[in-house]
Amino acid sequence: MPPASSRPRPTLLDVAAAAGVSKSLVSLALRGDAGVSERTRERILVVADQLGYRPSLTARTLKQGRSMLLGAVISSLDNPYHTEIVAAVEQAAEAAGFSVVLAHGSRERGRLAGRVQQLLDLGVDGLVVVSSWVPEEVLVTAARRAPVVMVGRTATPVAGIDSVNNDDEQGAALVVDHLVASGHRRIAHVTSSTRPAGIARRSGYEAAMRAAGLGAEVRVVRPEPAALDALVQDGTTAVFARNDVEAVDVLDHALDVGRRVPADLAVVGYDDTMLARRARPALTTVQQQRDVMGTRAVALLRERLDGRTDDVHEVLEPRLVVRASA
Amino acid sequence: MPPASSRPRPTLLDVAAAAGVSKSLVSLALRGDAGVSERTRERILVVADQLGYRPSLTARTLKQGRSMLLGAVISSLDNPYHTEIVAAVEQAAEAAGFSVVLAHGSRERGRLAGRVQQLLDLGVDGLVVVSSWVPEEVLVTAARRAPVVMVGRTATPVAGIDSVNNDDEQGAALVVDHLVASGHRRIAHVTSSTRPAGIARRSGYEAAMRAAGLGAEVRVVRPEPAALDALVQDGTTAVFARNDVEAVDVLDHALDVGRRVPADLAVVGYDDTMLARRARPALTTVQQQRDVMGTRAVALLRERLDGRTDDVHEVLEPRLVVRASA
DNA sequence: CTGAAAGCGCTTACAG
DNA sequence: CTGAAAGCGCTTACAG
Repeated sequence: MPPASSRPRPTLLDVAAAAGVSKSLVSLALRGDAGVSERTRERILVVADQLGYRPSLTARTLKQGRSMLLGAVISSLDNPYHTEIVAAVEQAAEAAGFSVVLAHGSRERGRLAGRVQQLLDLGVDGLVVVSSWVPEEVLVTAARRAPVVMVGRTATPVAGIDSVNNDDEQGAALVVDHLVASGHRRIAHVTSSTRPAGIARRSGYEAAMRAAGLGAEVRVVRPEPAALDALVQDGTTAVFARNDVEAVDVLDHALDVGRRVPADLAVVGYDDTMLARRARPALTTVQQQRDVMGTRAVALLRERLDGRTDDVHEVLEPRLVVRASA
Repeated sequence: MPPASSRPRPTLLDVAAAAGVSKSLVSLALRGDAGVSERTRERILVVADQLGYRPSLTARTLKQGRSMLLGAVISSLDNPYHTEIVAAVEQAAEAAGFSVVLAHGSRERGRLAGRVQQLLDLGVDGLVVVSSWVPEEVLVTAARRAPVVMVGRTATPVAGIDSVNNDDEQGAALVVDHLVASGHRRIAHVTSSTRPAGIARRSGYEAAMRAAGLGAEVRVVRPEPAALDALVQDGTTAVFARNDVEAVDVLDHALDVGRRVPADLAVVGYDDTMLARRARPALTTVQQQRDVMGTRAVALLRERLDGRTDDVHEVLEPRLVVRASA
């Protein structure tokens, strides 16, 4: 007996032969075409099932020119923010009848470009990019082959590519306003980011500080031990970190040097990932509407597939989630 | 002008026409067949490039019956142990000329079964399963369509399916022996797992304790606050947790109730994920040979594709990584 | 060294 | 309600 896995899979023709009909009829019956009698369909379904028939998506895709497959690209698998977005995209895609294949690039530009190419070669009908590391020219080239939507912001809008992201400036303002309302004045911003979202959060922080009359207190610091040490000792009472990961670093450092959070130092993050819930004390943070982002990303792709040609950039409102750290 | 993304992609026929040759020749030239003159190949490559030609993997797969695609299935995206294994598989696959598509099941049996089906329908040449949650009958059915390799153990070997995993019993023994050598006698095991690997680590712990003459000290506890409290207060001096995630929980709890680690309580994990390096104090843990696991998983799949029919189960030796926590 | 032809497994008008 | 035929974009013997 040959190895089980080399047994050739049954085709439409096998089912047709076993059911004593033509293969066109099998195809029609399987997809529930109205012009097939109930009894015939029934019989064909039973035969197909007995044979363990599964339609070849490869053949169908070749014929239809559509794969019903969406590609999702993320920088790396180890950032909960990105994987949580992808989960939302998958859910929305599934609801729309698409499957999602996932690719990541270990945060390397070259790898990411390669993965985009690979997904395109695989025949995806559209691409969701959840990474600011994909080079712009790669996005532009990709968009000539299939619609592309960016989740999260690029430095400047890329022609031909839709986007959906949250309003980082407003998110930063929510944080600053919350801290000010709690009586803080010496509020520092911790960031190591050169990415567009990081830059937006930083400028949102600065604008909100000025708006609160605290322009003189603006202080931006990198999440490094020496800088954090200085910060803890110079009278800073609150820290807004550019994301949950860096907020947790601040948290750990503060506790290490004997500061209490939030009594001595209030700490706020961004993204509302699982890190925020797991942190101790639990992290006050900014939540993006992940489900909506996923739904809108898929919807934008479908509109492109239906022929839309003008670019759409959607901006969603974030909201503050107050927990124990601030 | 039509939307960029709807511009039909060039085919072999377009390239042939533009180069003034037959499409067979283009196919041969593109894949570097020896029987095509250097000058002709050169010219064809240039034309293909100008047209932005990319071969259709869909058509190629349909014709060849092979996709050069491997599927990887993991329980969920939020477990660093699983995603780090997948990265190793991807690297090995790439080196062997395969691409990898990744699917996850949010730790739900039904979803996981669906993802396996989906990858198979996509036409993958083989499946790497990094999840003990995929129902056994799903694995068996899948193996009739394509070779399947389990990374990590199943409760009992599944006929027709290869596996590669580390020796959990030995890993547990390494931990116990290390703790005993450091003078510990009251060594508890923390676990919440009902999975095969968890069970193996637990029995490895028990066996090693008995072998060290500490059979009377065997103590197995769930990672829950009440149980951990009792443990911290009853003279236990060391804890071996079934994985890094639960070790970090123990760590946090011990520090919360004012115990010093490792002075008052030594803590050891398993898996050597990024959590272990990030923990404070950094976690002593057991490292599996992830790269080797990835390489062997891909190799086993290729052997099956080349016709091997008997089952192979590989067991790799883990090693202890001593850091600050024990 | 090069071309004409068949076929992978589907779907979809087109006839009947 | 059902069948014969063309074609999606490739690869691969087979001729020349």
